[in-house]
Amino acid sequence: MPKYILAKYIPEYSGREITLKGWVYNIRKSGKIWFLIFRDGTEFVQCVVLKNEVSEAVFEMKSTLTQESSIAVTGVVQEAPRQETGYEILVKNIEVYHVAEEYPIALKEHGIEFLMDHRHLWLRSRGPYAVMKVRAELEQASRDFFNARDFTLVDSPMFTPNAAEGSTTLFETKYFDRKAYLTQSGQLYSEAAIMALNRTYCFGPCFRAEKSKTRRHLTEFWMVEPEMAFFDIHDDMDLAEEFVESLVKRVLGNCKRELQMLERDTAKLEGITRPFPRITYDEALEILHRKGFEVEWGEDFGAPHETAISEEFDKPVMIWRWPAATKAFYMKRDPEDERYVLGVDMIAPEGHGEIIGGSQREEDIDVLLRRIETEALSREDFEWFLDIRRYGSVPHAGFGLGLERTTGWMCGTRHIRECIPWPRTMVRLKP
RNA sequence: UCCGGAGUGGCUCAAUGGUAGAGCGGGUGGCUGUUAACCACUAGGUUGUAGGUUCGAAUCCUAUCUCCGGAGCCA
Repeated sequence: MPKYILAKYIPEYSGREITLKGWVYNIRKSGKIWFLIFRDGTEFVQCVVLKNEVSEAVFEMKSTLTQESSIAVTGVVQEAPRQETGYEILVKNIEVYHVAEEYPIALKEHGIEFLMDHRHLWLRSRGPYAVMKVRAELEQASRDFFNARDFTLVDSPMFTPNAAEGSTTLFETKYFDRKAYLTQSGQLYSEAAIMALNRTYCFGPCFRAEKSKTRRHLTEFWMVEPEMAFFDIHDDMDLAEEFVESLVKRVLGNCKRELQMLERDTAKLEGITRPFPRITYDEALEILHRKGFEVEWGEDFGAPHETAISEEFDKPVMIWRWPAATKAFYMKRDPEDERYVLGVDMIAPEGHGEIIGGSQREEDIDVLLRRIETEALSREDFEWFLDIRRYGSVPHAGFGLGLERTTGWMCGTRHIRECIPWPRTMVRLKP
């Protein structure tokens, strides 16, 4: 018998005496019986304290233990069908590490500002706990997916010398006697890396200094970005679809308990199987016009448009073949019609927005040079990027998946600030 | 940056021009199967800030700060 066990394993010790180490989540007192809801970061377990089963000192802890006090509980694991886990602990002894001061977060409703100010404590609550577990599962599932398909992890730098896409606002920082910017994407570096390693992915934080105040935006977020040599836009979409399907499967398989805690309707996730609908921008525009939106050809879609399109499907929908003006300079033009680029966005169901943006990349140096010129980007900054097209250029493609948006979709979270441990937004830099 | 909304005990809210209340949390007591347990008692607020109108302002006006929701941009 180990010195102590993690709470998630108590079913394996049914009928035996074990010790748990963790924190008091809640206490419900009665006269000669009291209930201690225990948590240790692996599960929440009810512990029952009966007057005639423990010493008087332990029984009297009902009036000295406070919410979030740290303890070691020794007791017998017994079946309890009314518990979510099916088990509870009949307490024999409690040892106290620390009696917590009055805890700010009650087991009642709080406002989001208060909770985010106390994020360092809020993480202990059931909801954030479950979301963090799902997020971690998605990260691991992503790595497993690409590692199993001959991708090499090649992480990209956070400091960059220039504005990669020119359009979005970057955080500027001092870099000794120069300026540097925080990366908004690892893609350009991945394009170089695949010429060395064929298929790569990077997985790290990205930074956008845009003054976005919506439930879908953070200034610091995580993105997993695969990049593949010899892939065209269709191969790219095939992979994106297989990837997202695998993520849903992993979360459904490994995060049942977390989804239960979050009261997520898993039926909506169970239907997420290949193939996903693929429509072109023009087809999406028809849907919008049919639904009464006034969008001109060539305009990008806003959040209400995305939601309206996603409502037509019960799976993620891929919208591809976009008007060139709406997309970044590096996307490949459609050879059949120069007005379009071979880019794709994947929109998650239930209003969770765009979770993937990808494209086939422009491999022709002359076309790329023209676009750099048209968009008034600095050619000097992109010389290394152009080298990729000078030495054995090949068709290639890739995409980026936003981790927080995907986590939000899996968990049914309204706002993605709950899907990252320490959210950074326009108005929040603490804790 | 623009549009809309809100700031009242530790927290969540009520009080719409006339003596600032409730629930939760805290404290005290009660209860042997509770499920954000329950019951009783109790402490706790110069109503975001600065001006103004009024006999009288949480309430009306002006300014300002902060946050929330949405837009643009995007993952």
